[in-house]
Amino acid sequence: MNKSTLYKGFLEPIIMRLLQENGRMYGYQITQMVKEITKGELQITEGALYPLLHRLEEQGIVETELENIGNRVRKYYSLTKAGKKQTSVAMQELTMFMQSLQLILNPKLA
Amino acid sequence: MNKSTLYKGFLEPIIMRLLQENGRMYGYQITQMVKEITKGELQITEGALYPLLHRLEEQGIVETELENIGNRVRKYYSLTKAGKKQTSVAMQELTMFMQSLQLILNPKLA
DNA sequence: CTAAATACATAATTTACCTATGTATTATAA
DNA sequence: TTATAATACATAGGTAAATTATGTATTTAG
Repeated sequence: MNKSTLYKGFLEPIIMRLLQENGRMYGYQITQMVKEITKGELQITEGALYPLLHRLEEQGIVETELENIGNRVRKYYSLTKAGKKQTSVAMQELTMFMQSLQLILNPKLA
Repeated sequence: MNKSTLYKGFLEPIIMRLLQENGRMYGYQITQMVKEITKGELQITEGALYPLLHRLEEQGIVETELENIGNRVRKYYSLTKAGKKQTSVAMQELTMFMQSLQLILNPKLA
């Protein structure tokens, strides 16, 4: 396992969390922010990111706005109302999972 | 995501960690211990467990001993010397990943 | 003026699971 | 006592979520 490889299943909650914190973001910005926050430890590949964002839009979890930046079109994503609820749930589930994992990895503590 | 569903990629390090802690274990015992430790939060399916154990054996990470329990044959798994080294590395990587994830999920703290 | 960074996107493949199914033994409850 | 649940192994088929590779186009920096 490469150190910059994401364990699977986390990309979705990570994106939802970032949108929850930052209001609205575009795809490339998400990849850069993750890289920055984790000091390069985690990298999001575009091949994973864009299809996921499209799927979240289809599911009504995020909505998009197009913005013109010079000659370029930038696509901003933000959580819908339903998306915000689902993000809360996803964060709780993730926290539970992390706690369960800690119980196994560090039986001494916890 | 079902609450008892494992995020992908964790089954292998979980098994390695349990073997590291408990010396030797058999498959069914692993499923029960995970369920017990996490109070039912995490469940390991046999369809995931057994093929993985076989793969780890092929890769020389674990070795097996058969033991007769009544009329039944039980298969015990334990880490090889190489497996112990790889477990240490895997635990470090996992810890790094968890820390990186915390930076994203809880930007306030950390 | 060319290479790197920005910004989007998709197709093909791989990986790591889950579900379902199967066999067989042992223990428990109706 | 007998059926059901628990113990204990195993594999085949299907799916979801990534990776890798590739593509297009604009903008910035050396």
